[in-house]
Amino acid sequence: MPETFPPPEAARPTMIDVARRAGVGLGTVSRVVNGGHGVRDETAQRVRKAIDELGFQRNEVARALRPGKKSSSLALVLGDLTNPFFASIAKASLEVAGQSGFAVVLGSVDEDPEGEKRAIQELVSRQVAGLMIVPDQGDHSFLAGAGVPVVFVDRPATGLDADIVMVDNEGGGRLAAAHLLAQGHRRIAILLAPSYYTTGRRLRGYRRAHREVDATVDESLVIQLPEGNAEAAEKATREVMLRADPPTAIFASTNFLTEGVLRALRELGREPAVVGFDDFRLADMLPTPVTVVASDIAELGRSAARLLLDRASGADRRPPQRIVLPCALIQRGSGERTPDSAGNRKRR
Amino acid sequence: MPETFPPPEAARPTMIDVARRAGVGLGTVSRVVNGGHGVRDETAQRVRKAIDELGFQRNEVARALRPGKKSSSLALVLGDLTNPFFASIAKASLEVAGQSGFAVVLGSVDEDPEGEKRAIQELVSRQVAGLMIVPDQGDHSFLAGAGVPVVFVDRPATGLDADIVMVDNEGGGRLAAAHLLAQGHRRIAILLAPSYYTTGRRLRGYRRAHREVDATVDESLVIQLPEGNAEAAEKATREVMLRADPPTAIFASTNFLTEGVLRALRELGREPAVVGFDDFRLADMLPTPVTVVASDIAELGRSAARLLLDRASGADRRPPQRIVLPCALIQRGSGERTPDSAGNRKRR
DNA sequence: CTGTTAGCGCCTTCAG
DNA sequence: CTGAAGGCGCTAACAG
Repeated sequence: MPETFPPPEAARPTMIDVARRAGVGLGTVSRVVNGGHGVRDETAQRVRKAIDELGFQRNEVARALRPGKKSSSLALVLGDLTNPFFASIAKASLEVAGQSGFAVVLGSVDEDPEGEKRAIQELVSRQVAGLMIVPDQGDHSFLAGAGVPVVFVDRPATGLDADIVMVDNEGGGRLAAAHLLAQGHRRIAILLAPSYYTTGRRLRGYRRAHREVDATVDESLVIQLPEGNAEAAEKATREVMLRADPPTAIFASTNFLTEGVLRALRELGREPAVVGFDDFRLADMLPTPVTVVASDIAELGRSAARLLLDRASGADRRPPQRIVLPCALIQRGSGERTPDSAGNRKRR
Repeated sequence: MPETFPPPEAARPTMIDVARRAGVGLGTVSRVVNGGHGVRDETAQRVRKAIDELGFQRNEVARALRPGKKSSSLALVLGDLTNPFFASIAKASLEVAGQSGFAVVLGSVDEDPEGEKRAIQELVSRQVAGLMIVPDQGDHSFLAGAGVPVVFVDRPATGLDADIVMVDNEGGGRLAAAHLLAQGHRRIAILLAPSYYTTGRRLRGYRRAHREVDATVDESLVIQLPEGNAEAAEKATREVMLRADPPTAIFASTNFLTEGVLRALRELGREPAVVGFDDFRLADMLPTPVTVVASDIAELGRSAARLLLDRASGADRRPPQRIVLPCALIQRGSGERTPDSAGNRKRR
């Protein structure tokens, strides 16, 4: 067993080493490494041989030092990777970036509001070629002079007119509510995570659906949660279902909220109709499979990455784009319950 | 609306700009930026003022160019971020790295075996300070001379003696099987994802548990899946349950496999006991809550990041470490079914 | 076609 | 305590 670990840093060979070994100039090596145009075949051969023998790998950092020549990495700033929604975005954008030889740097974003700004600036200081940001609330105008293309994902940011890729929140909200209204529901609770942009649009869709069938919204059923997690939704659901006049249906405007709603309902032994926003794994395996309004989250990530890549390369010089992905209703059962079936079947 | 977008790259100010503006030398600015030791207070003040006014941010790329002075980013190489298991690792390591001012670069790893090597080398060429790798099968000896510390996560790699953080797979496998054996089960099927290291250890634990109670393993119940996804598990479950002598219990050695098993069982209307490896969201919300052997996945990621950070800084020079996290059984119902209750209750 | 040279932005001596 | 100078590995512009 070695006395010390790890072994002394094996100095990585540089282009100069390669040049010396191949008996050529530095520039020639550079040319070979970058496609090898304008180099005689025989020479290129020799250089490649030296590269192999030395195990040379181009130093991307030095390469990116040159101004304008941005590094070949994109940054992705998002909240909780543990949320499948964010994980899908990350995976999809990673794939697209990887295909173009770009790496993706993840900024660690805790919950604090300042954290995001700090993370973004750290990333910018790493000279990333572009930023994909799932913005938290807060102003993002500080990015205006950063000299780096930015694409917002899932929700726009204030203070900066940049590309944005998102889903049709209002349409989705309308879809969910309209579906419930069509089953005859007139008391539909909607649970909203706090102050997310998306939340407002989904609510707007919910209201529109009501208007479209001349139903009035009971404002006491529009529930603004203090937090966007399952626990908050669970608590709120318990409260609203125990009111004298409980809703006959619940629209949970977020995947985590849906989970909380289901927990509360199981505990209470109640079965109002439920529609969630965003699909989730095992939704179809629950005792009553869950009806959701879903969109192609992966496509969200892919579009964002593609757009950013085009911006970074300068291929795309159009004014800020706004890509909106459609939502679709997936009927599984929980959303098809009628008002009268929503009774109080206690389980135990 | 602007004619062209984005606006011409606002050139980011450099230290030289700051120096000029503050009327000091380059070195002084550098000193202020890096802690400001050995600079008169008044001068430092002036420099800081210039930094603010110009919105200067240190260029991390240039900083990392200096040899030895590794970049302040770690690389994380893993498979499918969509798998909550990997997502947890990513999130946790991200947090730890972030606390030390390190960013995390994700290498895009498709399924192909060569892809991982390519991704790793890309990352190395970006001069990351260290690598966290959840290795696929395949040899990793090419990393030996990379001159970068490596920590493997969840499973060791062949061809390289490096730090490894993993869970007690054998113990977990034993725990699961022992639990089922204790309920009186003697025909326990085990579903294994193909050729993962972890898989072999879990099987070993399963066998050990059998030995410990003098039970024999019916080798026809040791099922090697062609792929590690839910579909493969679903198919295999269907087949094994339709045999003349089906198992009375199933041990699914992976979270995705568990899902497939449950799908098949629901479809068949059968209810053998089921124990899964790795906990998963909503496991407690399924018709029969799912018993699992679980470990602290986030801690896996945290430990890996901490260890790597210490290696990168040179603070830790011990020989390669092997950190093993314990597994615990979480009883929820599916694993507590007895052999006789495992009948064929058809649902429809 | 190929070798040489001048920086990129920063850190680190080394003088002053 | 502060300014000036050299060099990290690479690319690009310029000679040969």
